[in-house]
Amino acid sequence: MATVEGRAARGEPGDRAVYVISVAAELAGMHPQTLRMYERRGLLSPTRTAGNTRRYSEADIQRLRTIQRLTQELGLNLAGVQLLLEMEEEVGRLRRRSEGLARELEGVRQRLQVELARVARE
Amino acid sequence: MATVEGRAARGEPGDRAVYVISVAAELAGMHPQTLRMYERRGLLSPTRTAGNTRRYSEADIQRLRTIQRLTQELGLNLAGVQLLLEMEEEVGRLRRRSEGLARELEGVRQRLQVELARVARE
DNA sequence: TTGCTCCTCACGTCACGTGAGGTGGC
DNA sequence: TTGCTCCTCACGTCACGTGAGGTGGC
Repeated sequence: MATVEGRAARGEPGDRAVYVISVAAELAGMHPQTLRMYERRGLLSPTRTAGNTRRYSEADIQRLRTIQRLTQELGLNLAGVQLLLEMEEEVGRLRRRSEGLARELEGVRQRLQVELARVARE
Repeated sequence: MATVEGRAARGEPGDRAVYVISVAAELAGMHPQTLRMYERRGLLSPTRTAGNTRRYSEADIQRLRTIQRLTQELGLNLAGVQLLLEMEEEVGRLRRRSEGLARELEGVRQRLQVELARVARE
């Protein structure tokens, strides 16, 4: 998937920050002041223009929707939201790391097999 | 470890419910009403005597201390505490299950090795 | 100029903890 | 009887969301 949404959902580069706060708030179904408060609490970090105006990316919008889900459906307060988001990011990091290690291990295993076959022939 | 505390920490049977609410509250450093509220919210379930009086076990006291840590140090609300406790229990279940499967797999592997060695000799 | 942005301050609402008050059984 | 338990109701405090008010740059 090469859409903007696809890249945004995975937090990939190419997800440019394009929305001003009023548009971002509307997309997320929130009050602009709420977005400013979440930033002050460290829940998300939109970029700023040279003129100090916030710019929100698709990934930021996704994150806002996640926060909304966690507070409204699960009843978490912002401390709980922050903790859960950190845990999700940690799980993602560990998953990527273990996938990388698994690929590496497979490569080593295959090279070893080739070597063993060669030794057996001699 | 065969102490009451050891069994309690692992939630093992043999961890009898012995404390009335006033003693449990004192041990946990909480108000008795707080313990009643936590039970109403489903955060812990002390047993009841035939006369409908609550009895708290060492595991209950440990759980109360955990709740205190999560609310005071992390700033979680009770929804967050509940979620985190459920996640911890789920992780524990998965860990025990995967350990059991690993032992089973090792047994199968060893039997297979014995069989292969026998076939090779024939 | 208009409509946005920035910020701070303040208020309403709700969750949470704790106390009062009245009850009943060891 | 005394000191506990049970329960419900109510209050104080704090977190969170939202609005007002004044400012400044496209």
